[in-house]
Amino acid sequence: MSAARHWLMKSEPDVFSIDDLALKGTTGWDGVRNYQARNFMREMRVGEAVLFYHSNAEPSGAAGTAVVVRAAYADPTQFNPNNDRFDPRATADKPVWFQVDVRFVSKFPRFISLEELRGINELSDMMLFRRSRLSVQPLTKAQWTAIARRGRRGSSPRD
DNA sequence: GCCAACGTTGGC
DNA sequence: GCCAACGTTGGC
Repeated sequence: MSAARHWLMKSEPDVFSIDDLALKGTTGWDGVRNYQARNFMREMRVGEAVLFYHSNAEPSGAAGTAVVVRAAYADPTQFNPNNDRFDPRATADKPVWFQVDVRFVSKFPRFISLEELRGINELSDMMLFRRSRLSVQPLTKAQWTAIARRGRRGSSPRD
């Protein structure tokens, strides 16, 4: 069995924010229609940690944390012709798109903007900066720790 | 299999 | 709202 991984998942706060997740508790991460993001979701295991990132926002940045509570299963929106994420190629036997369920864990007392994330040494290799359009991506444990520490406590590099 | 056209994401 | 980046589609 492999070690737990850490993940970053983007959501547009105008559509679904960390506050929405806090209210809802658990949500299905449906609607992903990018193969690389899908493949990362299929690698997720229950209990793995998620950094909830606000994209397309003012400002964009890290807003809180969540946890995977259900591993990948077929995204039902792909089967619904009335849904704008409908995919005519998908069948119940052979779904094309998958989702996981995540549960709210925390909202950061201090939001960490993308600008600030860019300035953090431990994050220099973060995929977010190179693959800006990928909405689901892995974080290293060191990256996770560097972000979560600041979100919880402030901007000091000391603990 | 190449690649131009097109559509979407997301920072600004 | 603009537009660069980049993933997808489809003609050939």
